[in-house]
Order: sequence, then structure tokens, then C-alpha cells
Amino acid sequence: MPSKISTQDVRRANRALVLRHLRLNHPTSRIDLGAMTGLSPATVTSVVGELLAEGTIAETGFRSSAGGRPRTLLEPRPESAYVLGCDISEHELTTALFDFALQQLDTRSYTFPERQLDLATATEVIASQVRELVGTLSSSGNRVLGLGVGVPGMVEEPAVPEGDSLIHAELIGWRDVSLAGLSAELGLPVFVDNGAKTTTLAEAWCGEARGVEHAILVLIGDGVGAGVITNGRLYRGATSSAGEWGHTKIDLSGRPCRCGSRGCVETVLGASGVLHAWPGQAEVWKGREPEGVASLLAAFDAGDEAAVTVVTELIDHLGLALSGLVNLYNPQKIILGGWLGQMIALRFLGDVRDATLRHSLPQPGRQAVVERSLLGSRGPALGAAILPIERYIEFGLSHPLTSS
Amino acid sequence: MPSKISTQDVRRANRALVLRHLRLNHPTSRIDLGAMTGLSPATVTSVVGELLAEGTIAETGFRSSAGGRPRTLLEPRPESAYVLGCDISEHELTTALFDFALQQLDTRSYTFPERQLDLATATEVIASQVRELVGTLSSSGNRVLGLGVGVPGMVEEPAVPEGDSLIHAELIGWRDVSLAGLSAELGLPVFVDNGAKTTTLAEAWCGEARGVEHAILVLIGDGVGAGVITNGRLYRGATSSAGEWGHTKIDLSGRPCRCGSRGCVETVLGASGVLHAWPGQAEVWKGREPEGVASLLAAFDAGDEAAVTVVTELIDHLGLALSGLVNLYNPQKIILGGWLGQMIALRFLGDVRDATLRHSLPQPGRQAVVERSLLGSRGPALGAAILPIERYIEFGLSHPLTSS
DNA sequence: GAGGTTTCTTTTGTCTCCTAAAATAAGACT
DNA sequence: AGTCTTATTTTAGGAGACAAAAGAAACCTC
Repeated sequence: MPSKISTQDVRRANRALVLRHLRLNHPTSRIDLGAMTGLSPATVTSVVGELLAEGTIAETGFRSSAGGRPRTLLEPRPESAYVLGCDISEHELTTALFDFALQQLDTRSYTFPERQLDLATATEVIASQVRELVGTLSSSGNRVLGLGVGVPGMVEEPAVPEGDSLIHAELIGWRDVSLAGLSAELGLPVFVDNGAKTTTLAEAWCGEARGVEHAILVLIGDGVGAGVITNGRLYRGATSSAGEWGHTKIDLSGRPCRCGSRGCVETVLGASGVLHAWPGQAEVWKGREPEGVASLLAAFDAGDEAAVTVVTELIDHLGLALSGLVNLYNPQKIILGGWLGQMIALRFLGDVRDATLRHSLPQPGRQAVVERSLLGSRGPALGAAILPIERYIEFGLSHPLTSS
Repeated sequence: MPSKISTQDVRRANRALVLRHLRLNHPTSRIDLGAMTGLSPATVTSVVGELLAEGTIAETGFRSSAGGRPRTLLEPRPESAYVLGCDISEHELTTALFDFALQQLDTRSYTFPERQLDLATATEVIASQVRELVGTLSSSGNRVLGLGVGVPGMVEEPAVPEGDSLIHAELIGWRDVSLAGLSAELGLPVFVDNGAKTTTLAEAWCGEARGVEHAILVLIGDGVGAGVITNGRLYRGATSSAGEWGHTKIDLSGRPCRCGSRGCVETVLGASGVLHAWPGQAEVWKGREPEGVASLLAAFDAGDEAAVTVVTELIDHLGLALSGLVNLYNPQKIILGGWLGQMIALRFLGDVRDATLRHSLPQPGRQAVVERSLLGSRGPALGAAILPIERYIEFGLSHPLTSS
């Protein structure tokens, strides 16, 4: 249930509103901000004054006009704050440093074997990466807003606002773990979320979903996942684990899945699932799925009959699976990401669109455009870095933050 | 994107907050309201004073206490306002009158043949039902907040706030239709939404989903539908057609569906789909599906082998389909409704729960409780009536409203 | 280049709203 | 009756938004 609000929340909300508009279209003048947000000029002056005093934004010039006072142009100041984003995949841990404009400044990676990464090691590695990255900043005394971490598993929001998020990531052997230690060690606020969700956030802020109120990012690779944006925000559900699309069932008589059920989207659209559909090839490419898919596409190009069938069915099944998302979430845009998703989108986007439309109900189907993700592999870490930025834009520095 | 807010929105939000709390737990005292909402006693006094002056709530007694001033108890005043809800199904049109406490006072029905109901007739019938119902109110000069209408189709929200909602309801032959005429004729605000959504609203306000922040109502009958509550509100998506679950595909090699695709949930779980799975019986019960299902259950009880298989598979498939909702929406509760859904839940609720859990991912699966709907056939009209109530609670009388 | 025009930005005064603290009300207890 | 306890209302103050007025900074014209 919504909570009580008071006059100070009004300022908080309007400050965030101005900052968000400024991030999406800059440079802008005070007048334009007023027109776009609906705020009165007086209020815009006041809010902008605050942001200028903080150093969050800066006046960067003028737009001359035919016979009137020129508009002062405003922009976010990239060097006003920095954020860190960390992505943990099943064999790599990458931390990157971004400025306030979300430009990546530097990055550090750490590779680990066997899908095993214990919490202590992870904490240590991330901490040293963060210190190194922050050390590369030219001047000292910079505002570092915090660290976001994307993990390959589910993250449960704390019951009480100031509790710790609980991580469940079987893939790397983490069960009911928290990163409170890392936060304490760094003296920085640490935010955790599922990797697919952080990637979706990245897409929503800097990619194809920029400015789209209702969008879904579909990630297809070895595994399959999705992230949902509704009303411009990440959809989380009761315990933050909404959007788990990989184990939605689309085939009553499908192959068994590692999740214990059968016919999951992942068994049909995931890389090894696709190769399974290619007679006799699954074993051949085990552990080298990207090569396998490449060779499937080569065979398709060569007109190999089996390959053509596999690819044709893949596209139809993808469209069918996407239609489920279209009908259930009624998005304006569906974005294909993940290495396999990108590969498919690059060559068969039109066919995927047709297939999706074919299987969707007409009304929501008409709304939904299918696109290819623009973000490369930087997505997950970038999205993780957005977590502290989001908090800052929403709450300013009032919430726990530290300088370094 | 969220819009600007000002101090007056603060009052609006807090007024709505108090009213919602009062609706959920009454009688309550000012002090308790303050504690539950987080508002200061002074503010509670002020807001409550306003509501008392309006007549929306009343002081109804005292709770004596051990040695202190007794708390004055507050309650919503049922007779402070009235609302109308209308449900249009494929062969019937029912309008009901409710008081502010959502007690049904009276109802009128109109049956029409052949799934054909033209807009002019509908307008006329509803208008006369409404006049009749309002006429039955003992005193005159009552506040009638408006009429809500639930239709068997999709409703597109207007692009501009003051535009008209567009209705697409193929089932009764309505295409791009609006009820602006009805509103003008009655001099009352008219709100329209999809029938499954209004029923979900009813469940959220008065049924199993009361007070639940994340819930899904699943309606299984001849057709199949669903409504989703997230963060305590109805989930609508980009054009208000989210939650269309009936044509989610769960069987790649399933039977073709009237929607043009194949293996839709409706072809598996809908009444005629279920009977199709019962060898040789589909034709027998065509047009008399409820009887057919009853006889299937009788055969199941008698130990008929085919029937046992059909029912066992039905439950497994239902669990599998529900698991998709669990994984994608991460709800706290799933509620089974619709005549067939109720029938199944009444006899096999435990098995359905097991099946759902079996096919869901562990984390979201643990959260989701499966229950049977408590609302009978009154749901759709009741939910429709909630539409104007919701608006009133949120905006007070500031939005277009009329007295009669 | 002085005055006028136009357009953006800031200032001023007013209004709304929440809240802490103080005051008041309405019992029970002794 | 006096005291204690708890609930509600008043009071005084602060945060905010905004309309209207004032000020600022161009350009244009003669």
C-alpha cells in the first residue's frame, strides 16, 4: 500500500522529475523544463538552483533567440559523481567505473573457473577492483555514489527498508548470501539485483528501451531470461523475482529441463536446446554452443534441409514464446538480447516480428515492436551502476552515501 | 513518466490513504489511523474532519480504555454515496446498485440472444436499468458516484485524459465503440473496463485478494482469462490489455485455437478443451459444457479410467500453466475463479497447489498460495462498481461527478 | 546608441499542507 | 475532588508550489 507523503516528498519528486528530464534531453533551458514537466517557472528556478549549487548540473551555454533574452542551457555535469557497476557471470566478474553521464571510464575483470566463486573471494576481488578504479580518477574528493552488483540468480528485497538483500545464485553456489560485508569494507552503499534485471535497466536508460514506458528485454544465450519495464520502472513482483521467463512452459511434451519440469522456453530457445533440435549435433557442440549455432546458420545458408527446418521452427517458436509476453504484459517494445538473441535478431528480425504477430492477440500484438538490443556486453555492469544512480536521482544524498 | 506534484496532491494522497485504511479496517480511531498510516495526529484530525464534513465517514461510538480518554470510532458511512456496476456477458446484461460499503442493494438483468447486442440497445437498456435502480433509493438527493461497466473484450484507455475509452468486444460484435452516449444520457460519469479486470478488482477489494499487494485472479470457464494485481493496483500494460492469459501457448503441438494459433491455455483448460481431451465426449456435450464437466467428474469418482487420466492431466496442465504466471509475475496469491475454475478448486485444490509448485521455480513458487475465489457470480458487476469508487477515493469529488 | 520589444529568469507575496509541541478533553482511579 | 492517563484539537512554524510582478538580457529600429 502506498505510504503517507508530506510537502518534502513533493520537492523530492519534483527534483527527480527535473533531473530525469535533463538526463533524457539535454541541453535544455529552464523554460523548456517547465513546459515539459508542467512545473511553474518559479519552481524550476528553485529546483535548478539547488541542483546547480550541489554541482549536479551546470549551465553550459545559451541558445540565441530572435529578439528575446536567450535561454540558459543546462546539462548534467558528468564529473559531478561517479558510480561503479559489477557484473558477476558464471565464470567472470567485471567491475566498471562510470561517470554521472554513464560513460564508462575504466574496467577490471577477474576470471574464475568451474562456476565456483565463494563469497569471501568475491568480496575481496570486488573491493580491490573498486579501490583500483576509484584510484584512477584524476582528482580526489570525488563523489562516489555507490556500487551496483548484478548476480546470476534471484535477489530477494529485504523485508525492512534498511535490511540486506538476500542473494540466491545456485549457478555460482551462493545460497541466502548478502553483500553487507562488501559495503562495510568499502564504506560505500552496495545495491544488488539479478543480472537480467540490471541489463534491462541499462537498456531502459541507454539502449533501445530509452524513454519507453512499457518494454521487455529478452535475453537468449545458453540460458534464457527476461526483464520487464512497466510504467517506466522495473517490474519486480512480490519478492523481486518476477520476469523469470526461462522456465515458462511452452511445450507439454517437451524435453525435460534442468529445473525439473519440461518444455521450458529455455529447452526450446536456449543455445543447447536449439542444437538439440538439430539431429545428431547436440553432443558435437557441447560446451561450444556459439560455434554450434554459427555452424547451424552456415548450414542454413547452404540450404541444408535439416538446418532450414531447425531455424524455421526456432523462429516460429521464438515468436510463439514472445507472444506470451506480449499478451501478458502488453508492452510497446520487445528487445532481443543475449548472444543468441542478438544473432537471431541480426539475421531474422523481420521473420521474428511476423511470427510474434502471428501468435499474439491482435490488440496487444499491434502495440508491440520487436527490436534488437543495442547494448553489447557492457549492459550488465552498466545496468548495475544505474542502481545507485537511480537512488541518487530519487532521493538525493539524503540516503546513506559516502565520499572518497 | 511520473508527473509533477504539488502540495495539493499531498492532501489528495493522504486523504485517499486514510479512506483506504478506514475501508479495510473499521471501526478505527484517529490515533490508530495515525499509527497505521504514519500521519501525525494533527493531520489525521484535519483529514478526518474533512471527511466527516463531507459525510463520507461518521463517528460511530467509543472504545473505552483503562484510564484515558476513550477513542472515538470512525467508519465509512454506507449511505454517503451509491455506485452502479454493470456486467455485460455474452448473453446477459446485469446492472446492480451498491452503497458506499459495497453492499449490493438491488439488481436488474436483461437477457439477449445470439451474442448480438448493438450499442444503441445496450445504451437504452442500461440507462433504464440505472434509472430504475436509482429510483428505488428511499430518499432522493443521494450522491451517485457513477457507473462502471465490465465488457467481454478489451478496452483501450484514451490517449488524452479526458477522451473516451475504446471498446473492442468481438464476442458481442462491438468494434471501436465508446459509451460516451450513455454517460451523456445519464448525466453520470461512466467507466469501462474488461470484465476479467473488473472481476479481479472485486476480488482485490472484497474477496480473497483483499489486502494482498500482488495477486492474480484466474478465470476458467468456457473461455479463460486472468487479471493481475501488482503493488495493490490492477496491472494494465501499455494499452490496458495486459493479462490476456487465455491465449498464452503451452503446447507446441496442441490443438488449433479460435485465435488462429495453437496450444493456447484456453484449448487445454477451457471447458470445451477439457472435454476434447475426453475421448469421444466433446461432441456430446457441445453447448452444455457445465453438464459435460459434471459428468466427467462423476466418471472420475466412479473410477472410470479415461476420466481419471483426463482429470489427472488437467490438474497437471493447470499447475503447469499457473507456474508460468508464478514465474513471470511473482504473486503472493493465485485465485481460481470462473465456473470451471471454482469446480476444480473445490475438489482438487491440494493437487493443483502441488502441481503448481512442481512446475514453478522454487523461489517464486514458495511465495505463491493458490486459493479458490470467494466471490460468486456477483463479481463482475461488483468490480465494475468499484471503478467509480476508486476514482472517488483517489480524487474526491473534484473530478466530473453529478448528483441525482 | 537610445529606446522599444521580446523573451527568459528571479523575486515577492500568498496559499496549501504537514508537524511538533502545547493545550484541551474525557474518561478512570484513588 | 484531585490526579493520572490517553485521545484529540489548537497553535505556531516550516516547506513548497505558484501567480503575478519585477528584473535581466538579448534583439530591433530609427
